[in-house]
Amino acid sequence: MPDDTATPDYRDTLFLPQTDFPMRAGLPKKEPEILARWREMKLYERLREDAKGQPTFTLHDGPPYANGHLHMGHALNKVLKDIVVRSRQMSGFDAPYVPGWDCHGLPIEWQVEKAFKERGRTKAEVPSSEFRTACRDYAREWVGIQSEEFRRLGIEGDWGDPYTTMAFSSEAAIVAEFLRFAEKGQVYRGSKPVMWSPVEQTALAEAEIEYHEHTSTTIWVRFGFRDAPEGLEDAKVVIWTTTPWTIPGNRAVAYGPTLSYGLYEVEKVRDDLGFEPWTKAGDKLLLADALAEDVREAGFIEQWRRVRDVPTALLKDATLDHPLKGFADAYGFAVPLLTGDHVTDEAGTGFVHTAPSHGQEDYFCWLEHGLPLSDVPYTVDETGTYTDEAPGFTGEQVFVTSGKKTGRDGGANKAVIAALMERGALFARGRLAHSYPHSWRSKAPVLFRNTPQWFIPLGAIGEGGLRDRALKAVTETRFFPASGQKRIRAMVEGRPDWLVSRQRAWGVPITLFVDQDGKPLIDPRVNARVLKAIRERGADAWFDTPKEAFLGDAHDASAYEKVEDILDVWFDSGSTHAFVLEARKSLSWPADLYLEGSDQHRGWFQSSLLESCGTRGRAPYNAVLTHGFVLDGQGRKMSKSLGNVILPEEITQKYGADILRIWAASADSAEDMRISDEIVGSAVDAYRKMRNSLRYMLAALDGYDESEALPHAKLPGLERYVLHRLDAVEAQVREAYEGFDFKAAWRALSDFCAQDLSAFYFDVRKDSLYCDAKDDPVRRAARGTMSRLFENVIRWLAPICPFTAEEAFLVRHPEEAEAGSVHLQRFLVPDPAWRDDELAERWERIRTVRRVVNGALEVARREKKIGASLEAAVMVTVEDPQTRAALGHQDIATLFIVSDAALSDGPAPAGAFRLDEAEGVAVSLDTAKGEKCARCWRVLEDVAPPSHLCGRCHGVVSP
RNA sequence: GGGCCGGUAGCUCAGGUGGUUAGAGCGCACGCCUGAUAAGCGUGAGGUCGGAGGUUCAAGUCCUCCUCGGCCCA
Repeated sequence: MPDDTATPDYRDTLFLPQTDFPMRAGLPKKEPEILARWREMKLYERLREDAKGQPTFTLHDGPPYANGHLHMGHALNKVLKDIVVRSRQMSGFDAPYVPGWDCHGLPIEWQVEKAFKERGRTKAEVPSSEFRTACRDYAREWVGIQSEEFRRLGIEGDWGDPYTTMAFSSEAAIVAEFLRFAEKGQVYRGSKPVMWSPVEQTALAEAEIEYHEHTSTTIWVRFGFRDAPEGLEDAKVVIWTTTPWTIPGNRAVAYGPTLSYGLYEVEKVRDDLGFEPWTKAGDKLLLADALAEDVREAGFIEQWRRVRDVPTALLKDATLDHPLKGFADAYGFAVPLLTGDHVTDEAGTGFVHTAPSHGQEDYFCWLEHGLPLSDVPYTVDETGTYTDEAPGFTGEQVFVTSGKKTGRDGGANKAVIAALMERGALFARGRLAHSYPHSWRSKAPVLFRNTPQWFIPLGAIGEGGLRDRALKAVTETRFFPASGQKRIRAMVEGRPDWLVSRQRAWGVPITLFVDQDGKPLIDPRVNARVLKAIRERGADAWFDTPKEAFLGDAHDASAYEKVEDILDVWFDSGSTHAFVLEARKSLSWPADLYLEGSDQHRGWFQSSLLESCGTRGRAPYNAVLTHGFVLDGQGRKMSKSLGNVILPEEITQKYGADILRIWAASADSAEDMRISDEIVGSAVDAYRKMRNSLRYMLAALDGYDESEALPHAKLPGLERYVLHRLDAVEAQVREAYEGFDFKAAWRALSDFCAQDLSAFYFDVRKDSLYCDAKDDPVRRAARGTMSRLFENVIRWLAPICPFTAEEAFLVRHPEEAEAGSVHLQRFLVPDPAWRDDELAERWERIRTVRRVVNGALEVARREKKIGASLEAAVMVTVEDPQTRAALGHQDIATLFIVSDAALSDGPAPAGAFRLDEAEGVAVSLDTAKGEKCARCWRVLEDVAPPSHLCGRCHGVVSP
């Protein structure tokens, strides 16, 4: 039934926003499509071409280890790198990115060994070349997997040609680097007790050690005097040790020069035990007084008496007999008593059994007393089995190294204890559960073992050596955050010589020939042959080639031994600058930036620093940026046992890589970063807000052509203000990207979109965009401004959200669909005319007044006077003439999104709404007079039937 | 135990050289709109600035100690 009074529907006469850019992103599905397109269009190559001739910015990728799936730490690191690279590229640099992998080393070797074992072959049964090939295959497989996982995160780089430390060219380059040290005489063979894992048969770095509870057999041993001080001829020195197997290696006993010692005579031992204690009445024992009571209990002594003080001065120059003296017709040497500051009276007996082959402190104590290194025996071999330098025990093992009992005590302790009993030297025995070093891979206990090892000397401070050069290089490097400099300096100052040898199979060989004195042969011709072979056949060439072939005619092969050790993997990665930065034309040396987690102060930053300072005299980087670790929502470390692990894959699958990247960009990456469902949720919310802002701009720009835009001078104040804001935010974003402060960039960007645009500009200009005539100057001004806004915002967003930025860019620019990309764009330089501080100051006043109006509207709503703000008419009283003038030139009803607004200089009507923050501003409110325009919904007095249109809308609908 | 770093609203962060009632965004609550709609707008509630001392007229901001957490080492 027709009805004259019915309001016509004018929806079709409006210019409603329209876009193909969906509100819901569907990133998990969309991102792989975008990735496929980038791959197909060879985006990385295009980026290189596009930036040809630009100044370069080289971020050198620290190689992750080619083993296992990515965790959040990997993701964070690579995302940050990607944001750096993309933002530098868009700032006008040629910023290549060559990803790399660290491929050698124990963890891979261990995995491969395990795989062989599962197929029933022990490592000893596998030829070493076959074993190394298996390691190579294993690493290659993980490089492939990790590569795909990184790419899924949107990391742009030269994925078709990454670097690996195991490429033949890399292995050759690493050898060449090492030989540079050797040729300068900067490599020496030392002998040192190192942490040694008998199970893996290798020396371990501190990083490869973890501490677990271990129950050790402890013994107290009596040493008789050989050269006794006056009056102590029949006394026994008692030591305590948790490692009985080190007794054959005993060469000294240390005492604390400042401790108080006494001589104790046993009067009565316990007879209620069912066995006889080893000590007997009449025994005279020398002990630290503070520990005497503990020793008495351990020896089951019921009663004794303290005979006398024993001043430590008395012990000087005294010698003891070895407790195994005469066993296997050996151990006849003198055992000196030595002073040692490491001796305390907190545990033990106050006398420390000193086996320089088996402990750092023992070793240094020995050397500090000027005793010869040649007297330090090699009592156990690489499997922890006694050699013939432990007479009477040869063949006994310290720990079981294979089978189910791996890590348990072998026969060594038992045999030594039996021998001590036989010699009458055992005083007591016990068991002790304590924290003991274990191998991080095999979880088996390790031991200290004296071994020949290769070192790069650091030199003392002030000596002009490698340490000094490295310290100087540190001062010449910029650190982000600045505290990194202090941190690495302290480490370089305090670190020992660089131990570069490993007794393993999977790595770059130490390509040295040593003569009988352990001196390496330095002959450039030999080295050239070695390098050629490795370049052609990889590291295998060193092991497979008979030494004669390398040594040539100039040297007698029988006089040299080929070193079979390999290099510490830190030397590999410390050399990447040489075989990546120097070797690739697209990259520059030194790097502009190294960017890694803060643990790399002791890792890659330092190995690269030492390597480069040793060979090139300076750091391989100009700047170092570090980030923190990824923790759970409560700031705890992620671990399987806590069940708080979040994987990058979970986030990309559920939400998308752009969400993960917002997380990485929006938190303070200089510090540790938390992640949890809630935190990821915030990133999702932030993303939605950003996406909707983009969507609104795209929708508002439906069918837009640049010819619509008005020149800046003709723009309304609002547009000029928004462009001023755009200029200000541009400065913030640019500065933030320059200083690697991504959270500041993200914040500036997202605050701008949320506050200036969505909540203010878009809201205000909605009316004009929808309702004004298509070519109305205000509408044209708004669309032109929208275009500026979009083009800037989309570029700022691109480094952080490469997928979404690309998606939106292509919706806006269908002409680029074939071969274009937002990532081939540069950041735009704002028109200098945009900046207008005076105008901005006026608009800040206007926005303050707008807040008061909003407050008044809210009051009216609560009173049910109005619903929509267009139902209101406001009277704004402003005392301050400047503010009033600012408002006077504007269409304030539009700005406040009300139907009518009047301005007055006061006084304000009673009951007008005020805000503390806006002094002298009062707003009183009434319902707007007139009828609601059926088209623009403003309530105006010129609206009338039958059209129910206001004058403006009437003009638009029927011109 | 040592070196370095950090602890500001539920979350993520701002808070040059110490100076009025500590800010933002998001989330939350409530309301409006229904022509950005699994969107948009508005209003509001949330903080003893890890804790305790101290310096100062005045401290989130400087000093000391403690505590919790992280990285690296011992």
